[in-house]
Amino acid sequence: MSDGSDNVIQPARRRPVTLRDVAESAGVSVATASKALNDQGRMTAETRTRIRAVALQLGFRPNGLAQSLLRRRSFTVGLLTNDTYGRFSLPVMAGVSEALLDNGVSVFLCNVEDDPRLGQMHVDAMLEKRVDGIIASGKRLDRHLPVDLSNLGIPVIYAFTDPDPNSIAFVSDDEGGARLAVEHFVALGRRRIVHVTGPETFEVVHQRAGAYRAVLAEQGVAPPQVLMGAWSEGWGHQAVARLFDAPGEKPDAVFCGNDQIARGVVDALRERGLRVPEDVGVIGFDNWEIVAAATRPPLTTVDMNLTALGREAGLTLLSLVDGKAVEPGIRKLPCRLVVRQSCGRPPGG
Amino acid sequence: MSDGSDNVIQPARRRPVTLRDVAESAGVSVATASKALNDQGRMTAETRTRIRAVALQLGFRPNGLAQSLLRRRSFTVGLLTNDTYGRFSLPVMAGVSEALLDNGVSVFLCNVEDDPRLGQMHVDAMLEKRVDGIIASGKRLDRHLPVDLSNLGIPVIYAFTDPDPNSIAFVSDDEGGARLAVEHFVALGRRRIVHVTGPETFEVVHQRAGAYRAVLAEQGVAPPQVLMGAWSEGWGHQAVARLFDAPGEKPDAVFCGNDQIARGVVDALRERGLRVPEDVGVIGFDNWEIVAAATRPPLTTVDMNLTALGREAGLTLLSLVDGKAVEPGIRKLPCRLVVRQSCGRPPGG
DNA sequence: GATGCTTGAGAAAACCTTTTCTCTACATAA
DNA sequence: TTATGTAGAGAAAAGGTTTTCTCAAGCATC
Repeated sequence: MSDGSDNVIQPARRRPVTLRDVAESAGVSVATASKALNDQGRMTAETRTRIRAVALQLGFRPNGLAQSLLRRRSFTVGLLTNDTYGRFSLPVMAGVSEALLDNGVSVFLCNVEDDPRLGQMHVDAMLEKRVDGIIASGKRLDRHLPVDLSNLGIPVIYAFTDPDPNSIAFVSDDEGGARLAVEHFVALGRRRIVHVTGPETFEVVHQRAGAYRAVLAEQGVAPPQVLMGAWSEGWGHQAVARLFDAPGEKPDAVFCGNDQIARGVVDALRERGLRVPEDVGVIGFDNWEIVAAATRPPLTTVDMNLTALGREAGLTLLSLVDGKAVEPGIRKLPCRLVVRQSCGRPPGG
Repeated sequence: MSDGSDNVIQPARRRPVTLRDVAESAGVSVATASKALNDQGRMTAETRTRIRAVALQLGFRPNGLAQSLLRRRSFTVGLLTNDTYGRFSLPVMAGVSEALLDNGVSVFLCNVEDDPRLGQMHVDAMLEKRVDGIIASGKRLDRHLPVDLSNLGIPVIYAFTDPDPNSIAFVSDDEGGARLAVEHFVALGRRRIVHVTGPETFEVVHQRAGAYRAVLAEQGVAPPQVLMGAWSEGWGHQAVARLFDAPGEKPDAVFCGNDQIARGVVDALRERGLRVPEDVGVIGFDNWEIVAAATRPPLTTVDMNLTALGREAGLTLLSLVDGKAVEPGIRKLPCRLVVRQSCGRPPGG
């Protein structure tokens, strides 16, 4: 009360109870104790339950470090990413975590920004901690992480980032996603569909634009019109100005490269007195809820299913860790169209 | 070439090179090898450099599991959160990670949603893996994580979540943040300042409103007006309608409870032909870049410095792990006003 | 020449668990 | 009685590292 030391938190580090403690307390050897707790070996049922009871009462928790050392398996994986804001990485992480938690595997999250030094530090730390494998993730499918993950001696899976040649990778099927959007417009009877998207330096911009053109050609509707710009609301605004100030027929549908552009497009249309979806339909990309749901009207948009992608990546990594062989290659996982209110209903609906 | 097995990735798991390998290859004992690599013990400089060279050449990397087992320290911490989208947690995580990486500590990210079962699973996994400590984080200062972290036997720090009594916690100083905003308005010569904020069920709503009222009283400007609603753009719109449709004097400044509300307010004002910042100044809260920077004009907003908060939490946890004593209590860390263009310049500036 | 100090290096214990092997006691079969 | 078998349990090794202790050799001092 009076020495003044009551008021500090001493890092309560009572010595964890070990198997030996359990064994001694139960009057058996550690070997027997271990076997009792792991349902191994032979002993009377009485011995087993007695040891179990003692362990429970003492609050015994096996030391994972010792187990890992012996099993040569740490039940730990690393998730490397350069997606600081987690917009793409967090859904992937959620999927990975979900797939692994049931197997008792924990995930180190390592943000390497775009800094090779940071990347190396994280990789070194993970290797020293003997992670069972690494999942490389990111924010662009055409930019490689600032680290070399080949020849690490442990399994590596690429998820939503630029993979090494001959590795195992999961990416979104951007062409498929774009098809979904454009075909949805066509099914709704829209005919003058334009595509407003991001910078031409992005690979996905060309993939999606290609699919967009292909669908228009297949369906025999109006010639394609692709406007490349930035991934921003501002660009959505500008694009609308350019499209609707031009002479001639106006678009009745805008397929946007991401939800922010779509948001800008919707706002700009409203400012011009055009109704969404009645006059113009709009579809976004990414299904970034916070943007898509806040737009008026809420955006119909393409979801890349990143959580499912993360789950696949996690499960595949587990297979590799378990020694199963997996064919290398890039797996494209399908997107999904989330229908909200920015497109209107099909004519017949 | 012909057995078809070339085309699968065998999980290349070559046996890692151990200290014993190094020792044998250098013709010394493991003890000597260990000491050579750790700059311990006595030996000729020649022996030391020779062993080092061998280790380097063999690509030796000490097994962290073995080290941890011996040192009773895993150089690993867990970050628990229920902030699925990472809006608050990711900045905290970034700070934590930044503070710890230099010390060779890696971070398990564990999203427990609001599910006690999930929380328990993650905590169990972390305890088995012998994390050195846990940082509990979240998305609300007045909601507790769905797990009991008292009496875990390892240090726990709370960062931006509701702390246990008598624990160590770091939270944002919401009163201070609100003062910053309101005083900024006052300094700019605004006199009819209203506060549009979130649901009254949030503790921070009352803290910020209290500070708002206090500043108005201190400065002797117009009576306070607080509108509580939702944390959404939509509510920002509605609030503007309510404020500017009412008879009497109109506000010349709106202090918003978050950036989304502010975004809604700014958009609604523009739709009414009111200019921001000339006619009405707007300040947001959170400095959620993606919203604040995309608003036209870009939002002046209160930043809670969550990365710094995470850094403090990380460093404090390290102190505890190192056995230093730390006083329990809640530390409020200052916010910071990020000035963009939604308030105009001070009259004299 | 005996004693003590220093230098360089190795042996062994410790960390905690799992697993294989060994051993004792007892029961059954020959 | 001897051989065989089995149930129950413990001893010990292994996993990879760090650290303390021990030891031998070389050298200086008295």
